[in-house]
Amino acid sequence: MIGSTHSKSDDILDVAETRMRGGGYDSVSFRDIAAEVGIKSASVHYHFPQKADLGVAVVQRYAERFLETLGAPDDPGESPSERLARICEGYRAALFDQGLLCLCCVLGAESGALPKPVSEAVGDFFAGLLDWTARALEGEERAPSAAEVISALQGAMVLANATGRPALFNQTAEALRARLG
Amino acid sequence: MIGSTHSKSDDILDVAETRMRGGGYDSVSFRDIAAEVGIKSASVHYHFPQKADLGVAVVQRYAERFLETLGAPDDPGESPSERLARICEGYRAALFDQGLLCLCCVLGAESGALPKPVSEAVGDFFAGLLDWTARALEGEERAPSAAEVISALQGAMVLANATGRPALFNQTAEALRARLG
DNA sequence: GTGTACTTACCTATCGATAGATAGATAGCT
DNA sequence: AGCTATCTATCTATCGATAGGTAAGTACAC
Repeated sequence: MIGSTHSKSDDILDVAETRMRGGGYDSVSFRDIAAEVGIKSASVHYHFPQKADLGVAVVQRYAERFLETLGAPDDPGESPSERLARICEGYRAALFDQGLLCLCCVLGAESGALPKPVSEAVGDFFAGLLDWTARALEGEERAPSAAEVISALQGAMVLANATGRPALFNQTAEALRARLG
Repeated sequence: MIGSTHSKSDDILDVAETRMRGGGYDSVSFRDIAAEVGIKSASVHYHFPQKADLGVAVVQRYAERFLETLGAPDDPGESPSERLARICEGYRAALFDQGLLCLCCVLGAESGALPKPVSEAVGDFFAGLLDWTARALEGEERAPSAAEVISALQGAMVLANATGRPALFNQTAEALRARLG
């Protein structure tokens, strides 16, 4: 299948990402991934020799896709408020529709136990996201800082997840948007 | 040693809490705890038969101590601003002095992979903390909601931890305090 | 066009390490 | 004697990882 968008390698990353977002790095095993994909664990090692390789690949793909869906932070056809709305909506949809947190929020919380290459990739994600957010809100007077925005959203996901009350995410997200006017 | 504040059981909880806050539930093992305390893993099982028992005990002790240090949310001798400052300072001190996140933030992020009694204890912690915060800010006009406050602080810890920039926590904490005037 | 060399993508089988957990013995205290 | 706290020793299950093999596809010389 030339040009196929569907490879076993992608399947592995899909399953690994979903599982990591649901329970963290250690809750993912080669065997479980293999069983769900329909191959053997040795075949997962073929694509990703070490678990850290898999972890880095999952984080990097997540980061790329995420920033891609956010679009350009300086698109003149869009207001800071609209850009903030889009980042909120991205997180909200995942949380409500699939019950999944931000991958890097989950991994960031257990950062101390991760292989260094993985935790570095997580750090890079946040650096990129902070940068995007700062640009997206540039020029706004009463706007919260990028760190405030990202902190609020990440924390709201944890809170909603831990209490089983997804509405708590909305509460924080809408307060954020209200502050931008 | 009657009345001693120092028992092996406490030692076990101390070590388990520190490790869980550094790397999550799965990063803690009976063997590692035992080695650090100076006993055998079977002895840890004597005090906490199952790992979930240990997890619940760690979370409950953490929750009790935490709410204790926060004090009464309706102490008339204190302003909402002062109460907010104290909750910020509690988290800041742990993060800066020991590099440790809030236990329930770490566990809340991987909530989906925890034994149910443990994730329920984590949920109870946040319910109690939300309640304390709502009471602490009661009557304030321009004050952020309890969910906003807790979200911001939890998220700021994750962000600071993942990026290795503890200053990012302060940035969010001080913005929070500024909003209370 | 076909033999040879190489690559890709899996497989079976197994390794050593470590996880949580348990049974039964021991030592000291009341 | 009985209780508490710890030990030694061991179990089963699972982990990440590796070795070695197989079948199918690709590339190229002749």
